[in-house]
Amino acid sequence: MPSEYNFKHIEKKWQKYWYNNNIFECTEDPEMQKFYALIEFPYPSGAGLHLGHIKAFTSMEIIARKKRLEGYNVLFPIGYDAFGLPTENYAMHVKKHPRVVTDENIKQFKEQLQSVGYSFCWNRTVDTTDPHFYKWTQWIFLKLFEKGLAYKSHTNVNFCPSCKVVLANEESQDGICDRCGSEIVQKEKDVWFLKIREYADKLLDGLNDVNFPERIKIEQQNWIGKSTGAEITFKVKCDNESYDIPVYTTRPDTIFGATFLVVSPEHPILEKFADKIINAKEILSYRDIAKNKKEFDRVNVNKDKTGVEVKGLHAINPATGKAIPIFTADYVMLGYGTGAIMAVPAHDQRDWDFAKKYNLPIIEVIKGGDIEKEAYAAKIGGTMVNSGFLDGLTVKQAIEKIIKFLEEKGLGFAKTDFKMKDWAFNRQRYWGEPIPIINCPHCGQVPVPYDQLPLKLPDLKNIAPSKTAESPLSKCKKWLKTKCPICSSDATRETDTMPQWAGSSWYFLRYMSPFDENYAVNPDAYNYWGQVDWYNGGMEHVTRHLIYSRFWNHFLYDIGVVKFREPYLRRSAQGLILGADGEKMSKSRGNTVNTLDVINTYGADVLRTFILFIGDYEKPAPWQADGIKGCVRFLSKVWNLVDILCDDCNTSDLNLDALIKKVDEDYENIKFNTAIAALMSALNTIYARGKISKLEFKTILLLLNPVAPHITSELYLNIFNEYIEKATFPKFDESKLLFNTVEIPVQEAGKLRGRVIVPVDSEESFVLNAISELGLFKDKDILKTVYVKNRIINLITKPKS
RNA sequence: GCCGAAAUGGUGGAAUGGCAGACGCGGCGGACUCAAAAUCCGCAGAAGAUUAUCUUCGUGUGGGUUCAAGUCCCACUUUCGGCACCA
Repeated sequence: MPSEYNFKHIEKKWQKYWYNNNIFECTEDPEMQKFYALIEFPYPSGAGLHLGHIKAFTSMEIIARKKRLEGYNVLFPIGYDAFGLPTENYAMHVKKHPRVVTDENIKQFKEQLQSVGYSFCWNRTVDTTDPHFYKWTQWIFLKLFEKGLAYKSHTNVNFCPSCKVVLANEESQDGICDRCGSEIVQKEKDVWFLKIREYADKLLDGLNDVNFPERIKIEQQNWIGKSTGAEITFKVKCDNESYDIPVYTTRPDTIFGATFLVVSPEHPILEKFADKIINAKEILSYRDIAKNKKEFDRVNVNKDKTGVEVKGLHAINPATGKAIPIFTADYVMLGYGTGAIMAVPAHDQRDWDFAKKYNLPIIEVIKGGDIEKEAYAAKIGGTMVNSGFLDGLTVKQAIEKIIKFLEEKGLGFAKTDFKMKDWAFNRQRYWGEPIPIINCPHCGQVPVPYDQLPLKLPDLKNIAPSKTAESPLSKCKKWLKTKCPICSSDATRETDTMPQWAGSSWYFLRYMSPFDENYAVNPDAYNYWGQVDWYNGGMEHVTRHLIYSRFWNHFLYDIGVVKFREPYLRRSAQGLILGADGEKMSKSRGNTVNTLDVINTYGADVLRTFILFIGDYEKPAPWQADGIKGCVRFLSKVWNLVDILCDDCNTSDLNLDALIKKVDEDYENIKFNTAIAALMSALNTIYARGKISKLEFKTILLLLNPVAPHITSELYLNIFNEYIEKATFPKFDESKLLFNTVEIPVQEAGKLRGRVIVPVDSEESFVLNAISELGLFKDKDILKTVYVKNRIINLITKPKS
């Protein structure tokens, strides 16, 4: 009689064995096939592990353990993405240094992760705040700078006028300061950008080469937002001066309907002709109002269009040669296209609204709509009218012809544009990687020499954000003041730090050679591990981390650091774990579940099993605490299988090959819930018959091992006298997947009427014979039969005449 | 507004176009127990009938394709996620 399953004792025992003996550490071994399984490394906040981490990590944990049993050399690393706001704010709150807080949090994370029994390669752990790590983050930045992909430019930062502090976007949701609730204003500042737009096409193309879920590809495509159109020059004549306003449009065919221009309130033409514009004062005050509008209002689609005519200036429509008025309006954004549009009110609803409000002409140039009622946004397909030499053409033909026309006149050209903006690569905060640039009064922006990396963060006592919109680093004069590496003049360091997303943009490469002092990633190690085979993470990172890290990898490919353009071969994304009420877990809702409580009450194996069993891995699922009992019962049934183990019993009611196939394929297809269900079913069969063979036991332990490694390791060692990690994941025999007989449902016009049991692969006549023996359809004539071998038979009948 | 995902018993969820509700939870009945917990056995979508059985209905709504539709097509409704005056 075995003892009751004491998970506390057994789980601790195995964790000790795994971690003290480095069971999961791996080294490059050319004899073995590699497999690189990656999870998004956690941000080590003081709150510790939550269920979201567990769900995210457990999937790759299953894959990693399974691949090891299948004989792969598995890299399944862990690290910490530790720079960032929460740590910094918490550190200030408790009056400790962020370094200290980070170290404490990492220690806690490690303990908690190990209490779940994860098979990470612990001795490759990376920490983005470690100078040995961020040395290479800075190195990559300098490479980007060298290639002209990092530049400093004017932009707005979120500034809280009450706290007098620059806020990160996540601290200023909806234009409200997180800390004091005041309205954020935009403050102009020179900050760093990375030219991710230059990689937009490559990032789009690369999606063809990777196995990502379609929803992720589509989201990235939408984020990049490629559009094709034309840039067209509208000449502005004012006295004797001539000035070009380029506009971007996706519909150059509608140019004959362009009855006015609209420029954004920040457009340079307004400054340039300030003295020529009759109502310059009105224009400037409109600009100031627009500038101070909360982003939220400016972006609100439903609000009334406002704008001001720029009096004294006119633009020439290059197709018609006619002068048209110029307006400024805040529905035109400086940051997209050229910051100016040609307004075609007949065929664009926003322009139509604006034209109606300001009583501007609306000229129909594509037939088909009723432009008195609303704009007719004809897709490719209409016929051109009122369009001079374009009349009668299709939209497609018109686009070609007008672009040719404009090119010949030097007034336009075909152009693609992207919604994605360049990556604002800066924060005015302490706890981040210092940007390794020196500002020299003579030489300008000079990179810190490579041999002086890492440029370490100075040890500041006061890390509070500055009230002057400068980084706290600017207060550290000793650090700030330096010599120019080129001309040795007195110079100052760049004081902005890198954003949250810097370290995570390349950490997966560092895992391959975490301690290499000479390379970001050691070439030999890279040649072995190459691409990440499978990367699991959250949907919330699709348009941030996932796109940033693809960008950096593309760049590192272009400069020869890595051999593959795309970093990740396969990506999956877990669905959220929701509270029992079906809402997002949050402290304010009071529907959170403490991970450690679950482990203490039920054990890590139960937690792991339940979080996978709860529903489709990729869909959101509510945590229903009652449901966990099912997994407790399941594992205790596994434990008690020993009681009914028989040496040489012959069992035929459980098809082991089918079970192996089911579980194997379900794991690979991220259908963990049905894999576990299949194992539960197998146990039901076994307990109903009351005995289990050794082969069945062995198979079930191995199949279950990735999900519940503690209990299966213990049982395997006890019964088979061998460590389970030395065993091999079971394989199935394709030829043994079916039993000798099969039950065929008998339908009449699609409705179930009965069942017959026939030998596998029976012919139709045999099945029909079996049906007539049953006595079904005695009083009916069978008009037609549809028979699918081993599956179903459907009969079309009519009453006997 | 645009893009994406989803809607199945009391409940979480299963179902390569082929027996809807696998596997769980909860529920009900029984066994064990002085009793309870735990455990084990059994029942269980809804309605109806001539009730050992059988029939009809049933996967958000309305149509369609098919021998056969939760699954495919068309049109909607609702919920969730993302983007959003993107020219």
